[in-house]
Amino acid sequence: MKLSLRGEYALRALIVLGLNAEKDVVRIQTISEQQNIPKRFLEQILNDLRSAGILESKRGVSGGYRLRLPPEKITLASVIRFIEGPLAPVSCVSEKFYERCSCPDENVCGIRSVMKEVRDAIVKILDGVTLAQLCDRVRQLQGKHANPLDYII
Amino acid sequence: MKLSLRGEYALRALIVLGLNAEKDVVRIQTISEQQNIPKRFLEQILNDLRSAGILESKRGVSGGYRLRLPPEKITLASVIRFIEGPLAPVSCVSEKFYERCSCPDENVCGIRSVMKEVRDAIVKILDGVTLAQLCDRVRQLQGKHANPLDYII
DNA sequence: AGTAATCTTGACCGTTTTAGTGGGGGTTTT
DNA sequence: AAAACCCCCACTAAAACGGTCAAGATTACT
Repeated sequence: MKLSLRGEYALRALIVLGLNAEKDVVRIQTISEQQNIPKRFLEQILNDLRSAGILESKRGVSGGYRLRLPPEKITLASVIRFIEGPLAPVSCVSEKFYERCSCPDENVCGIRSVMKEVRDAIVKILDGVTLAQLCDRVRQLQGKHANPLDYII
Repeated sequence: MKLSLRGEYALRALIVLGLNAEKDVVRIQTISEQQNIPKRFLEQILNDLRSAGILESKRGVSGGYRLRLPPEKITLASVIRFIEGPLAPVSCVSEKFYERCSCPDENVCGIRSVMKEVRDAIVKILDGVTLAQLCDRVRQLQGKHANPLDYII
Protein backbone atom coordinates (compact mmCIF):
# COMPACT_ATOMS: atom_id res chain seq x y z
CA MET A 1 0.00 0.00 0.00
CA LYS A 2 2.76 2.41 -0.80
CA LEU A 3 3.93 4.93 -3.32
CA SER A 4 7.69 4.98 -3.68
CA LEU A 5 9.71 8.17 -3.67
CA ARG A 6 10.22 7.69 -7.36
CA GLY A 7 6.50 7.82 -7.94
CA GLU A 8 6.06 10.79 -5.70
CA TYR A 9 8.81 12.64 -7.54
CA ALA A 10 7.15 11.83 -10.83
CA LEU A 11 3.87 13.34 -9.68
CA ARG A 12 5.53 16.40 -8.20
CA ALA A 13 7.40 16.99 -11.43
CA LEU A 14 4.23 16.61 -13.45
CA ILE A 15 2.52 19.18 -11.28
CA VAL A 16 5.28 21.67 -11.96
CA LEU A 17 5.00 20.95 -15.64
CA GLY A 18 1.25 21.26 -15.45
CA LEU A 19 1.40 24.57 -13.64
CA ASN A 20 3.79 25.83 -16.32
CA ALA A 21 1.88 24.49 -19.28
CA GLU A 22 1.97 27.88 -20.96
CA LYS A 23 5.77 27.87 -20.98
CA ASP A 24 7.57 26.30 -23.89
CA VAL A 25 9.57 23.93 -21.71
CA VAL A 26 10.81 23.66 -18.13
CA ARG A 27 14.35 22.57 -17.33
CA ILE A 28 15.14 19.58 -15.12
CA GLN A 29 17.22 21.80 -12.91
CA THR A 30 14.32 24.13 -12.27
CA ILE A 31 12.07 21.31 -11.22
CA SER A 32 14.82 19.76 -9.17
CA GLU A 33 15.39 22.95 -7.22
CA GLN A 34 11.76 23.90 -6.83
CA GLN A 35 10.74 20.47 -5.65
CA ASN A 36 13.83 19.45 -3.80
CA ILE A 37 14.48 16.36 -5.90
CA PRO A 38 18.00 15.07 -6.71
CA LYS A 39 18.69 16.20 -10.24
CA ARG A 40 20.22 13.05 -11.69
CA PHE A 41 17.47 10.94 -10.24
CA LEU A 42 14.84 13.25 -11.60
CA GLU A 43 16.50 13.02 -14.99
CA GLN A 44 15.80 9.29 -15.05
CA ILE A 45 12.25 9.71 -13.99
CA LEU A 46 11.40 12.37 -16.54
CA ASN A 47 13.00 10.23 -19.17
CA ASP A 48 10.76 7.35 -18.21
CA LEU A 49 7.73 9.60 -18.39
CA ARG A 50 8.86 10.59 -21.84
CA SER A 51 9.10 7.02 -23.02
CA ALA A 52 5.67 6.50 -21.50
CA GLY A 53 4.42 9.15 -23.88
CA ILE A 54 3.41 11.52 -21.11
CA LEU A 55 6.16 14.07 -21.64
CA GLU A 56 8.20 15.34 -24.53
CA SER A 57 11.56 17.01 -24.43
CA LYS A 58 13.62 19.56 -26.27
CA ARG A 59 17.38 19.25 -26.24
CA GLY A 60 20.19 21.76 -26.23
CA VAL A 61 20.42 25.18 -24.69
CA SER A 62 16.99 26.38 -23.64
CA GLY A 63 15.81 22.80 -23.77
CA GLY A 64 13.65 21.10 -21.20
CA TYR A 65 10.50 19.11 -20.74
CA ARG A 66 6.85 19.73 -21.44
CA LEU A 67 3.63 17.74 -21.28
CA ARG A 68 2.86 15.88 -24.45
CA LEU A 69 -0.82 15.52 -23.61
CA PRO A 70 -3.24 18.07 -22.25
CA PRO A 71 -3.34 17.82 -18.43
CA GLU A 72 -7.00 16.85 -18.62
CA LYS A 73 -6.00 13.65 -20.40
CA ILE A 74 -3.43 12.54 -17.85
CA THR A 75 -4.88 10.57 -14.95
CA LEU A 76 -2.97 9.85 -11.78
CA ALA A 77 -3.81 6.19 -12.21
CA SER A 78 -2.01 6.04 -15.54
CA VAL A 79 1.07 7.79 -14.21
CA ILE A 80 1.33 5.64 -11.12
CA ARG A 81 0.69 2.48 -13.09
CA PHE A 82 3.50 3.36 -15.41
CA ILE A 83 5.98 4.37 -12.75
CA GLU A 84 5.09 1.95 -9.98
CA GLY A 85 3.17 -0.91 -11.46
CA PRO A 86 -0.08 -2.31 -10.08
CA LEU A 87 -2.47 -0.17 -8.06
CA ALA A 88 -3.94 -3.24 -6.38
CA PRO A 89 -2.56 -4.16 -2.96
CA VAL A 90 -1.93 -7.72 -4.15
CA SER A 91 -1.28 -8.49 -7.76
CA CYS A 92 -3.66 -11.43 -7.83
CA VAL A 93 -6.47 -8.85 -7.94
CA SER A 94 -4.78 -6.46 -10.35
CA GLU A 95 -6.57 -5.66 -13.58
CA LYS A 96 -3.54 -4.64 -15.60
CA PHE A 97 -0.77 -6.56 -13.86
CA TYR A 98 -2.46 -9.77 -12.78
CA GLU A 99 -0.23 -12.46 -11.32
CA ARG A 100 -1.33 -15.63 -9.67
CA CYS A 101 -0.49 -15.79 -6.01
CA SER A 102 0.51 -18.69 -3.83
CA CYS A 103 -2.84 -19.32 -2.15
CA PRO A 104 -4.23 -22.83 -2.56
CA ASP A 105 -7.37 -21.74 -4.42
CA GLU A 106 -8.09 -18.26 -5.71
CA ASN A 107 -11.78 -18.99 -5.93
CA VAL A 108 -12.00 -19.58 -2.23
CA CYS A 109 -9.63 -16.84 -1.13
CA GLY A 110 -11.32 -14.39 1.21
CA ILE A 111 -8.43 -11.97 1.01
CA ARG A 112 -8.90 -11.57 -2.70
CA SER A 113 -12.47 -10.47 -2.29
CA VAL A 114 -11.56 -7.78 0.21
CA MET A 115 -8.54 -6.68 -1.74
CA LYS A 116 -10.65 -6.35 -4.84
CA GLU A 117 -12.75 -3.84 -2.99
CA VAL A 118 -9.65 -1.97 -1.96
CA ARG A 119 -8.34 -2.00 -5.49
CA ASP A 120 -11.64 -0.69 -6.82
CA ALA A 121 -11.69 2.11 -4.29
CA ILE A 122 -8.13 3.12 -5.16
CA VAL A 123 -8.71 2.94 -8.89
CA LYS A 124 -11.91 4.91 -8.63
CA ILE A 125 -10.10 7.80 -7.00
CA LEU A 126 -6.92 7.75 -9.05
CA ASP A 127 -8.71 7.24 -12.34
CA GLY A 128 -10.96 10.14 -11.50
CA VAL A 129 -8.23 12.65 -10.83
CA THR A 130 -6.45 14.22 -13.76
CA LEU A 131 -3.29 16.23 -13.70
CA ALA A 132 -5.38 19.29 -14.53
CA GLN A 133 -7.49 18.76 -11.42
CA LEU A 134 -4.41 18.13 -9.33
CA CYS A 135 -2.94 21.42 -10.52
CA ASP A 136 -6.18 23.16 -9.66
CA ARG A 137 -5.99 21.81 -6.16
CA VAL A 138 -2.47 23.12 -5.83
CA ARG A 139 -3.49 26.55 -7.04
CA GLN A 140 -6.32 26.57 -4.53
CA LEU A 141 -4.02 25.52 -1.71
CA GLN A 142 -1.53 28.15 -2.72
CA GLY A 143 -4.26 30.75 -2.51
CA LYS A 144 -5.34 29.64 0.95
CA HIS A 145 -1.94 29.16 2.46
CA ALA A 146 -0.16 32.09 0.89
CA ASN A 147 2.29 33.46 3.40
CA PRO A 148 1.03 36.86 4.57
CA LEU A 149 4.54 38.16 4.18
CA ASP A 150 4.21 37.58 0.47
CA TYR A 151 1.86 40.54 0.28
CA ILE A 152 4.02 43.04 2.13
CA ILE A 153 5.73 44.40 -0.94
CA MET B 1 0.10 0.28 -2.71
CA LYS B 2 1.13 -3.20 -1.83
CA LEU B 3 0.68 -5.94 0.69
CA SER B 4 3.83 -8.00 1.15
CA LEU B 5 3.78 -11.76 1.20
CA ARG B 6 4.37 -11.59 4.90
CA GLY B 7 1.15 -9.68 5.36
CA GLU B 8 -0.76 -11.99 3.09
CA TYR B 9 0.52 -15.00 5.01
CA ALA B 10 -0.55 -13.38 8.25
CA LEU B 11 -4.08 -12.91 6.99
CA ARG B 12 -4.29 -16.40 5.56
CA ALA B 13 -3.13 -17.85 8.84
CA LEU B 14 -5.65 -15.81 10.77
CA ILE B 15 -8.40 -17.09 8.54
CA VAL B 16 -7.44 -20.67 9.29
CA LEU B 17 -7.41 -19.85 12.97
CA GLY B 18 -10.73 -18.10 12.65
CA LEU B 19 -12.33 -21.01 10.86
CA ASN B 20 -11.07 -23.29 13.60
CA ALA B 21 -12.04 -21.11 16.50
CA GLU B 22 -13.84 -24.00 18.18
CA LYS B 23 -10.61 -26.02 18.32
CA ASP B 24 -8.32 -25.61 21.27
CA VAL B 25 -5.29 -24.71 19.19
CA VAL B 26 -4.01 -25.21 15.64
CA ARG B 27 -0.42 -26.19 14.95
CA ILE B 28 1.90 -24.13 12.78
CA GLN B 29 2.51 -27.14 10.63
CA THR B 30 -1.16 -27.56 9.89
CA ILE B 31 -1.51 -23.98 8.77
CA SER B 32 1.70 -24.18 6.82
CA GLU B 33 0.53 -27.22 4.89
CA GLN B 34 -3.03 -26.08 4.38
CA GLN B 35 -2.04 -22.66 3.16
CA ASN B 36 1.16 -23.50 1.41
CA ILE B 37 3.32 -21.21 3.53
CA PRO B 38 6.97 -22.01 4.43
CA LYS B 39 6.86 -23.27 7.99
CA ARG B 40 9.85 -21.46 9.44
CA PHE B 41 8.67 -18.20 7.95
CA LEU B 42 5.17 -18.68 9.25
CA GLU B 43 6.61 -19.34 12.68
CA GLN B 44 8.00 -15.82 12.75
CA ILE B 45 4.81 -14.29 11.56
CA LEU B 46 2.59 -16.03 14.08
CA ASN B 47 5.00 -15.04 16.78
CA ASP B 48 4.69 -11.42 15.74
CA LEU B 49 0.92 -11.69 15.82
CA ARG B 50 1.24 -13.08 19.30
CA SER B 51 3.33 -10.17 20.52
CA ALA B 52 0.77 -7.93 18.89
CA GLY B 53 -1.78 -9.47 21.22
CA ILE B 54 -3.82 -10.96 18.41
CA LEU B 55 -2.89 -14.57 19.01
CA GLU B 56 -1.95 -16.68 21.98
CA SER B 57 0.01 -19.88 21.99
CA LYS B 58 0.35 -23.10 23.86
CA ARG B 59 3.69 -24.83 23.93
CA GLY B 60 4.73 -28.43 24.01
CA VAL B 61 3.18 -31.50 22.48
CA SER B 62 -0.34 -30.73 21.33
CA GLY B 63 0.54 -27.07 21.44
CA GLY B 64 -0.33 -24.52 18.80
CA TYR B 65 -1.90 -21.15 18.24
CA ARG B 66 -5.35 -19.73 18.84
CA LEU B 67 -6.99 -16.33 18.58
CA ARG B 68 -6.74 -14.28 21.72
CA LEU B 69 -9.64 -12.02 20.77
CA PRO B 70 -13.01 -12.91 19.32
CA PRO B 71 -12.84 -12.71 15.51
CA GLU B 72 -15.42 -9.91 15.59
CA LYS B 73 -12.93 -7.72 17.40
CA ILE B 74 -10.08 -8.21 14.94
CA THR B 75 -10.15 -5.81 12.01
CA LEU B 76 -8.06 -6.27 8.91
CA ALA B 77 -6.80 -2.73 9.33
CA SER B 78 -5.29 -3.52 12.70
CA VAL B 79 -3.61 -6.67 11.47
CA ILE B 80 -2.14 -5.04 8.39
CA ARG B 81 -1.02 -2.02 10.35
CA PHE B 82 0.79 -4.23 12.76
CA ILE B 83 2.43 -6.46 10.18
CA GLU B 84 3.06 -3.98 7.38
CA GLY B 85 2.94 -0.51 8.80
CA PRO B 86 1.00 2.41 7.37
CA LEU B 87 -2.11 1.87 5.28
CA ALA B 88 -1.66 5.22 3.58
CA PRO B 89 0.14 5.22 0.21
CA VAL B 90 2.55 7.88 1.44
CA SER B 91 3.39 8.21 5.10
CA CYS B 92 2.98 11.98 5.13
CA VAL B 93 -0.77 11.33 5.12
CA SER B 94 -0.73 8.42 7.54
CA GLU B 95 -2.77 8.74 10.72
CA LYS B 96 -0.83 6.25 12.81
CA PHE B 97 2.60 6.38 11.16
CA TYR B 98 2.94 9.99 10.08
CA GLU B 99 6.33 11.03 8.72
CA ARG B 100 7.17 14.26 7.08
CA CYS B 101 8.05 13.93 3.43
CA SER B 102 10.52 15.81 1.30
CA CYS B 103 8.11 18.13 -0.45
CA PRO B 104 8.82 21.83 -0.04
CA ASP B 105 5.54 22.62 1.72
CA GLU B 106 3.02 20.09 2.95
CA ASN B 107 0.28 22.69 3.09
CA VAL B 108 0.53 23.27 -0.62
CA CYS B 109 1.08 19.69 -1.70
CA GLY B 110 -1.60 18.51 -4.10
CA ILE B 111 -0.47 14.93 -3.85
CA ARG B 112 -1.21 14.86 -0.16
CA SER B 113 -4.78 15.88 -0.68
CA VAL B 114 -5.39 13.09 -3.19
CA MET B 115 -3.50 10.55 -1.14
CA LYS B 116 -5.55 11.44 1.89
CA GLU B 117 -8.62 10.44 -0.05
CA VAL B 118 -6.98 7.18 -1.00
CA ARG B 119 -5.99 6.53 2.57
CA ASP B 120 -9.50 7.22 3.78
CA ALA B 121 -10.96 4.87 1.22
CA ILE B 122 -8.56 2.10 2.18
CA VAL B 123 -9.06 2.61 5.90
CA LYS B 124 -12.80 2.67 5.50
CA ILE B 125 -12.79 -0.75 3.91
CA LEU B 126 -10.16 -2.40 6.07
CA ASP B 127 -11.47 -0.97 9.30
CA GLY B 128 -14.90 -2.22 8.38
CA VAL B 129 -13.95 -5.82 7.77
CA THR B 130 -13.40 -8.07 10.75
CA LEU B 131 -11.82 -11.46 10.78
CA ALA B 132 -15.24 -12.88 11.53
CA GLN B 133 -16.63 -11.35 8.35
CA LEU B 134 -13.65 -12.50 6.39
CA CYS B 135 -14.21 -16.05 7.59
CA ASP B 136 -17.85 -15.78 6.61
CA ARG B 137 -16.84 -14.79 3.12
CA VAL B 138 -14.58 -17.79 2.91
CA ARG B 139 -17.33 -20.12 4.06
CA GLN B 140 -19.64 -18.64 1.44
CA LEU B 141 -17.05 -19.02 -1.28
CA GLN B 142 -16.39 -22.57 -0.21
CA GLY B 143 -20.08 -23.27 -0.56
CA LYS B 144 -20.27 -21.83 -4.06
CA HIS B 145 -17.10 -23.28 -5.43
CA ALA B 146 -17.24 -26.68 -3.85
CA ASN B 147 -15.82 -29.17 -6.23
CA PRO B 148 -18.70 -31.34 -7.55
CA LEU B 149 -16.49 -34.37 -7.03
CA ASP B 150 -16.68 -33.70 -3.33
CA TYR B 151 -20.26 -34.89 -3.38
CA ILE B 152 -19.73 -38.14 -5.21
CA ILE B 153 -19.23 -40.25 -2.14
C1' DA C 1 12.31 -39.89 34.10
C1' DG C 2 12.75 -39.70 29.29
C1' DT C 3 11.45 -38.51 24.90
C1' DA C 4 9.17 -36.46 21.22
C1' DA C 5 6.39 -32.76 19.55
C1' DT C 6 5.61 -28.26 19.96
C1' DC C 7 6.55 -23.22 20.35
C1' DT C 8 10.64 -19.35 21.19
C1' DT C 9 14.39 -16.61 20.21
C1' DG C 10 17.79 -14.59 17.65
C1' DA C 11 20.91 -14.66 14.22
C1' DC C 12 21.89 -15.22 9.55
C1' DC C 13 21.66 -15.06 4.36
C1' DG C 14 20.76 -14.43 -0.57
C1' DT C 15 17.98 -11.69 -3.79
C1' DT C 16 15.45 -7.82 -5.21
C1' DT C 17 14.11 -3.16 -4.90
C1' DT C 18 15.04 1.51 -3.89
C1' DA C 19 17.33 5.67 -4.22
C1' DG C 20 20.44 7.42 -5.88
C1' DT C 21 25.57 8.77 -8.46
C1' DG C 22 28.85 9.12 -12.21
C1' DG C 23 30.78 9.42 -16.79
C1' DG C 24 30.55 10.17 -21.30
C1' DG C 25 27.86 11.33 -25.32
C1' DG C 26 24.53 13.96 -28.40
C1' DT C 27 21.92 18.56 -29.54
C1' DT C 28 20.82 23.06 -29.92
C1' DT C 29 21.31 27.93 -29.20
C1' DT C 30 24.19 31.85 -29.07
C1' DA D 1 33.14 26.94 -30.89
C1' DA D 2 31.34 26.90 -26.44
C1' DA D 3 27.89 26.58 -23.08
C1' DA D 4 23.78 24.63 -21.53
C1' DC D 5 20.87 21.47 -22.08
C1' DC D 6 18.99 16.42 -22.54
C1' DC D 7 20.32 11.12 -23.26
C1' DC D 8 22.00 6.68 -22.03
C1' DC D 9 24.20 3.17 -19.52
C1' DA D 10 26.50 1.40 -15.83
C1' DC D 11 27.34 1.24 -11.11
C1' DT D 12 26.58 1.21 -6.01
C1' DA D 13 25.09 1.54 -1.09
C1' DA D 14 21.42 0.59 1.78
C1' DA D 15 17.20 -1.24 2.92
C1' DA D 16 13.44 -4.46 2.43
C1' DC D 17 11.91 -9.00 1.38
C1' DG D 18 11.55 -13.81 1.77
C1' DG D 19 13.34 -17.21 3.86
C1' DT D 20 16.50 -20.58 6.63
C1' DC D 21 19.11 -22.40 10.67
C1' DA D 22 20.49 -23.63 15.35
C1' DA D 23 19.63 -24.10 19.89
C1' DG D 24 16.63 -23.67 23.71
C1' DA D 25 12.25 -23.97 26.56
C1' DT D 26 7.86 -26.16 27.52
C1' DT D 27 4.51 -29.69 27.71
C1' DA D 28 2.19 -34.36 27.05
C1' DC D 29 2.65 -39.00 27.06
C1' DT D 30 4.61 -43.45 28.28
